[in-house]
Amino acid sequence: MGRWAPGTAERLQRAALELFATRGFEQTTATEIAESVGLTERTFFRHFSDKREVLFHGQNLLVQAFVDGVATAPPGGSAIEVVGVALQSATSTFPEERRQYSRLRQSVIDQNPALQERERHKLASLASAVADALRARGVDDLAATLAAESGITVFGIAFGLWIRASERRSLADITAAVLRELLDMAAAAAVPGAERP
Amino acid sequence: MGRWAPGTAERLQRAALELFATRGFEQTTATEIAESVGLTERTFFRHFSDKREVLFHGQNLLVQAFVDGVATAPPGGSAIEVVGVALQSATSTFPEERRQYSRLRQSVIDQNPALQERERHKLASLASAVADALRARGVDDLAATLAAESGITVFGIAFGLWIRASERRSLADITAAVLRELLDMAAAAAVPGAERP
DNA sequence: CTCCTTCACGTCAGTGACTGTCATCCCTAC
DNA sequence: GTAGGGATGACAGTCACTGACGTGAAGGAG
Repeated sequence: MGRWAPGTAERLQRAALELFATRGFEQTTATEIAESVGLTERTFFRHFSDKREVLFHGQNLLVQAFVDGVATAPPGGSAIEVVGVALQSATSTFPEERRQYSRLRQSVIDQNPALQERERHKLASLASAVADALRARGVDDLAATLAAESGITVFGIAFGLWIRASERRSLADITAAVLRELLDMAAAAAVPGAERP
Repeated sequence: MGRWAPGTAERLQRAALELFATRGFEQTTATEIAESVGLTERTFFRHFSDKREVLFHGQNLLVQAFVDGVATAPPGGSAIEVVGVALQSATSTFPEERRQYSRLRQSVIDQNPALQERERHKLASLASAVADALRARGVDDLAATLAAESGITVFGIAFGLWIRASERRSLADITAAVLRELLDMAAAAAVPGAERP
């Protein structure tokens, strides 16, 4: 521990979320966030590359969980099956305590297009990382991209459902259900296409 | 036609793309773009909500093509089949002349994260519009979201392939191939899951 | 104990994206 | 010819973000 109180980034994140939820994202300046925890604007931008990023810090843990899931999945499965395994291992580590926090955070994001843009970008990066991990397993390019992108789509939809007020199931359970729905849908649609030689 | 030369937005777009391709996106100011066609910065921002948007104007035509495709698809098909029809009708209107332009534009986007973010956001909006169109056909919520998101994923991947230097097939052909790959992959993966009652 | 490096922060000045407001001017309609 | 509207210019202002430089405490080396 140095001269300054530790956990600066975390304090800034908490303060930012609170201010965003109260006044709104655009009505809150970076200076206000920083000063609300006794720091300056310059320090805020030393911890976060831009104002939006303060809400998206720590997503690298999620990326790691997915990539690890892909890397440690049993050999022999198809790309989608591997993604299914990664999906389960990544989502089952999601603590229940995070659900309420995620709801507040999402309500802020849902009210600002710029934040939605960043959220989509983070999901896209996640998909890209998963695709890389699949390629490292020897999956071919197109299949890796398709499987990764589909897996992240499933994750995004499942996360949205998990956040709902009436929802009680775990994120992992919801994810499994959504993935199954996608596979069943696609399987049903793939059959008529088989008439082409 | 008023006092001023028509096609202001188009001239700004062309000038912006040229400057972005030459100096780079961040090294080009909105003032420079505007003055390169004899206008002021203020006028630039009257035509485009922000600097990035100058590269993404006109995507509403694509959205319309997809939505129309969904709306006019023959009745009775599953959500994914309807999306497949919309995919074909939307991509078959893509003129070959646009390919070269798209390459240049994409090379600019690929060099700037902020532009990639906007691109993803546009694709997400497109998926959202397609999902709405599916729901209007009576498709249930989850299936509509999944099918729309998958369809846009396919479109995005196919577009990326269409842009490649060595690629000769039409966008519609590539799209059909990518969709088939996704469906076959999913169908193969759905079978082992069928062991659950 | 003293020096010295390092780290986290403060201060300051600057650029550029974006906005609100008001004036201007041409074209059209009447 | 006059009134209105639509597109633009001019101008001032806010805020996100950056680079350069200074500062004080913690921790290690001697």
